[in-house]
Amino acid sequence: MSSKVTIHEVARMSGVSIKTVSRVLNREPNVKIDTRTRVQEAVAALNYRPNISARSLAGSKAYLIGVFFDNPSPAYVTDVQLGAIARCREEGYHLIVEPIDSEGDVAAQIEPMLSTLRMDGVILTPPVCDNPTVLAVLEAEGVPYVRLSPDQDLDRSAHVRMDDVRAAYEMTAHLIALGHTDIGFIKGHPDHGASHLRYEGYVQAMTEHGHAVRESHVEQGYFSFRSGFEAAERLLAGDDRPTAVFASNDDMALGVMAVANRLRLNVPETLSVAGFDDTPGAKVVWPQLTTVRQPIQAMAAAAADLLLGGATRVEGEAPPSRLLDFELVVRESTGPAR
Amino acid sequence: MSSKVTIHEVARMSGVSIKTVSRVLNREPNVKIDTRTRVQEAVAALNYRPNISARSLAGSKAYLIGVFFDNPSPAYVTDVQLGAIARCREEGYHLIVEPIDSEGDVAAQIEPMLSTLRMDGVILTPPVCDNPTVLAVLEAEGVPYVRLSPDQDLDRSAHVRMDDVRAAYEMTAHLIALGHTDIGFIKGHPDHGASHLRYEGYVQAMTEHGHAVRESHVEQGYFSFRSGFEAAERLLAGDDRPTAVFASNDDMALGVMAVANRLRLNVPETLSVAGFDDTPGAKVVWPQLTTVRQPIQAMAAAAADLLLGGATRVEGEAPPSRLLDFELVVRESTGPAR
DNA sequence: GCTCGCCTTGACAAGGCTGTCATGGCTTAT
DNA sequence: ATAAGCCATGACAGCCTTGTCAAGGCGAGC
Repeated sequence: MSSKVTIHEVARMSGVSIKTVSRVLNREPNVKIDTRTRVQEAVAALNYRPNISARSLAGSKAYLIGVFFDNPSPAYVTDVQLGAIARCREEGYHLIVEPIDSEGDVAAQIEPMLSTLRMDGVILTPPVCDNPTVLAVLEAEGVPYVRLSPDQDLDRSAHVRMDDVRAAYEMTAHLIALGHTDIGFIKGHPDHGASHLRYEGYVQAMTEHGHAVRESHVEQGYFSFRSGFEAAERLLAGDDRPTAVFASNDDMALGVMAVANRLRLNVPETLSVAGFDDTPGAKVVWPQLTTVRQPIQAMAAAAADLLLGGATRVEGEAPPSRLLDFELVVRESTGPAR
Repeated sequence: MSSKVTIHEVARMSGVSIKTVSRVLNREPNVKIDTRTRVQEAVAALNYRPNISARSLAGSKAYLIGVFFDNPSPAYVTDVQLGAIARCREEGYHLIVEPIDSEGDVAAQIEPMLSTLRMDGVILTPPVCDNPTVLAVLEAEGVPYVRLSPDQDLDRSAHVRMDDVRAAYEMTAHLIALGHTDIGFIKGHPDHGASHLRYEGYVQAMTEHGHAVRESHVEQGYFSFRSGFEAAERLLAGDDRPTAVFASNDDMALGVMAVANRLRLNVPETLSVAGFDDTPGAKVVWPQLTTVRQPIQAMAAAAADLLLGGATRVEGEAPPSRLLDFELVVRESTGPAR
């Protein structure tokens, strides 16, 4: 059983009042330097830790940041948590994770926990970050939130994004630099904002380099392995097939690889394949997938930072936001055009 | 801004004392049925939610359950969270996730948060569940914990496991039933308890069915794609290769599939491949992987249940534990022996 | 030398809830 | 009928910290 040291004992040991200890703990100004030192020594000596419940009951902070997600890829969720925690720990905050079932009654799920926990802020991952009900409840409860890679309504709240257009542009440019001119593309789920942005980057790169975007070499996918597989079957069927395929996420790219394997098309000698996201699966195929890495942990850390006072919203101005850099991860699935 | 209804107003509205409202909220006995009803109506009418900070400050419960993990597979972490939350929500508990860096000073990481948060219990995932320092700190702080799939020291604490031996046995039996007699095996990381158990199940099934375990067809792996890939290269090199390979996790099985592809061995016509874990990757290959599914969410829910009073430890007896059932997931990567 | 105002500190209340104990009414045993 | 006991409820203290406000000390300006 831990000894449960209270602020009282720290105060007694350092010969000051409780309030002064509190001041030191909260890094408040107006404490003489040696008083501060004395208190800090006592804290260390007694191994004192403030009780978070008492703190949040008395004060206004709860020292809790929420992370809401709904069935996104596990790797994404984990990365978000790691990134957010890294920043939170510095300030003594903790992370509450809450899966949201977007199909169900969203308000009923989040309203109770918001009023019970009184969190200091919430990080919203896609697709929850674009759920109007969620945003409305959060605003009604007055809980600050930051959205990760939001799709729409960018000016509605603070957010953190990556430049999908430029990333897709650069991946396409990479293929073009390898000598490819006929590059197939598999679009993502039409409901996902990133889909359009990535397609836009692809088109932009093709056009700027003077290559035609061939309608028949652009397929609709839905971000799933299966949809990538099926799109690839159409794309790679005849002899008039592209020499490279850029799938707008890794799962679909993996589908392309599977089809290529079946058709005995060597990757990357006969066909280059590129993905997007750098999921764990990208390294669990042979050859390993060339893809785009989103700095998810960094994005989550930035989100936490915005919440923890990295930025105060100025009335009348657009809410604070951050745009982070992606990284092109060139592995073995792309090579020179045959 | 939310209106912050307090217990006081509920009491006034229902014409009882604060304490009685508290009794109703905590499902305490000795409240007349119609009093209870009246209070519940007031709670609903006012949309009252108890303040968790006040509750835990006054009482002994914190309404928080921690989940500690250290760099396991993302899919695993996510499943654990989902499973645990499902159970926690029923009781109004919330989940605090805390990544642990086992390489660093573990005590320094968890001791502060334990004394600050005073969680009601902690769920430990592998490999943290076998970290002696973590267990020691938890015990010193008097925080109850449940381990998921612990490796050693089973009687030290409550835990939840799956029967790895039997699962491996059944997978092997499945291959044998398909007519395979020469079944290769790739072992997992020797530091992982599950590795030995799975190998044991394989040996047991082979032996019981009268098939020899050929030394040369058992390879050491380390649970990684790469190690599976390399093991498969050795296993499938000559003409005297097994007709089926059972890799003791999915990542390694994926490595086997990649090698098979390179060698132009058709799966499953020429070679059957089986994995273990049913990771997302299992469905993102073609053909999809036959594997064993661990009921991770159910295991986590069981762990939460043990923590939330599903079982009280009786002094002198072994701590409570649960053994859950696995599921054989037969997909396309296994077929009749040629 | 005196006033003003800032720096430093402390006393005290408040925050919303649960634990403890006391109360009165009613049932059961004697 | 009386004692004993249980049930239903309430009054009040206390959980540990922060916010508010007041007070004392001290240097600066007049």
